[in-house]
Amino acid sequence: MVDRDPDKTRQALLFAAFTEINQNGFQAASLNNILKETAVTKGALYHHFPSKLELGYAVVDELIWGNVKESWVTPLIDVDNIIDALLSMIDRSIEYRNEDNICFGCPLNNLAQEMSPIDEGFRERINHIFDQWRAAITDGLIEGQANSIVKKTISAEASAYFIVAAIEGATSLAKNAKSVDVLRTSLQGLKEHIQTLRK
Amino acid sequence: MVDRDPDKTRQALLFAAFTEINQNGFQAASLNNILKETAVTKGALYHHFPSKLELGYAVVDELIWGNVKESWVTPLIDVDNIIDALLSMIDRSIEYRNEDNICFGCPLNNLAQEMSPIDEGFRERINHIFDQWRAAITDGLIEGQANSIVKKTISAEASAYFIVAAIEGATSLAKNAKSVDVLRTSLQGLKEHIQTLRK
DNA sequence: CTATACATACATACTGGTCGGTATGTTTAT
DNA sequence: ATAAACATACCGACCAGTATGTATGTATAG
Repeated sequence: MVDRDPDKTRQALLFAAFTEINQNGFQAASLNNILKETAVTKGALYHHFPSKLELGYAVVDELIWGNVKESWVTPLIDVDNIIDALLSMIDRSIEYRNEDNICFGCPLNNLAQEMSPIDEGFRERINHIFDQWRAAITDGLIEGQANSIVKKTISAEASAYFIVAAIEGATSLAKNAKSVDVLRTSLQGLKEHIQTLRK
Repeated sequence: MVDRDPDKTRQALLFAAFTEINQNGFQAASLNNILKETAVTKGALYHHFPSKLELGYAVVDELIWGNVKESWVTPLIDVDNIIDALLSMIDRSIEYRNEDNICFGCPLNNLAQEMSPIDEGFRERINHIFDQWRAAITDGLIEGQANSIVKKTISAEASAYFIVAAIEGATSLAKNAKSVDVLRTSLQGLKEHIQTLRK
């Protein structure tokens, strides 16, 4: 980094930190590795972020939240049929995976598992993202009930919890098994469940 | 440890390592903390285990597998009605949780998330446990189909994948939310799904 | 000129792991 | 029976390496 473009430097650090964290976890993520990857010096890093912890927080607030929003929240906003939207969202998440990236799992869940018992700052930030995600599903289901697309007998909130849980669980299993097939098979049950919510 | 009881020393190390790992993850687990906790010296530890890695493997193979077997495998062996067995197994896992232990999540899933992309030894061991667990569910469902307790139209294997995924996902969400209610709500959908497998 | 952006060298704490040595127990030879 | 030989269990100081973080300096843009 010689170009003296602070915004670019910051973004480069964030992205490298995201990758390093996603591969090794936050605690084992090495600042030196991040610096090596970006060719940024330690002084520059500590100019942009006061500590490793704050760098991690920024990764969650900016990069991870951006990813979740794009993949799991925006696709559910203002859709005609929430059931179809959920199903195609799940299909896209399967199509996105291949044998090379399946092993990294869900960045949000990875960090959640590692850091939520240790650091309250991480936990709150991650929990907020889960809340937004789940709220998007809940709202969609409620609207679907109003539009006679979704059964009125089900609890939208409970269904949203279950859907998020099943997606995260399936991603976890597939990560551990290093298998897209495991992801597909695990999510098949979820898709069938979602079909039963249809009016 | 002055009592010169090698088996007791080994078990104490394993248990302390399990706790330390469950709270901090494997990489951040400190051998010195484990030694402090058990009052075992470093020499003694390295007498029993050749490396930190092998200590971690032993925790998985012995302690974690023991827990999973007791809570999730044995309860499904030789049962009259697999559907009822699954439902009460899930209920027990909810009852076991309280506001103090909910934040630790599932030890198996914790380790899986952290270590499976980094270390193949961990991944294989953890995957083996998941396999045993899933196999117990699959076998139960197949037997249930033979005994006309479970619908013959469903795929026992796919259902087993989905059930494990949903349980792990729900435990993860609850861990992050620090809430038994989140666990209960998330698993409610799973219980309803399991009911639909009944013939 | 001054604040911002970055560079370099260093401080400090902690990590897993090693190594020489000791204490206790068990086997074996006479 | 008993001394010698050996094995197991454990001790704790110490090592090299690495971690994050800091102190101080320089270059540059406005």
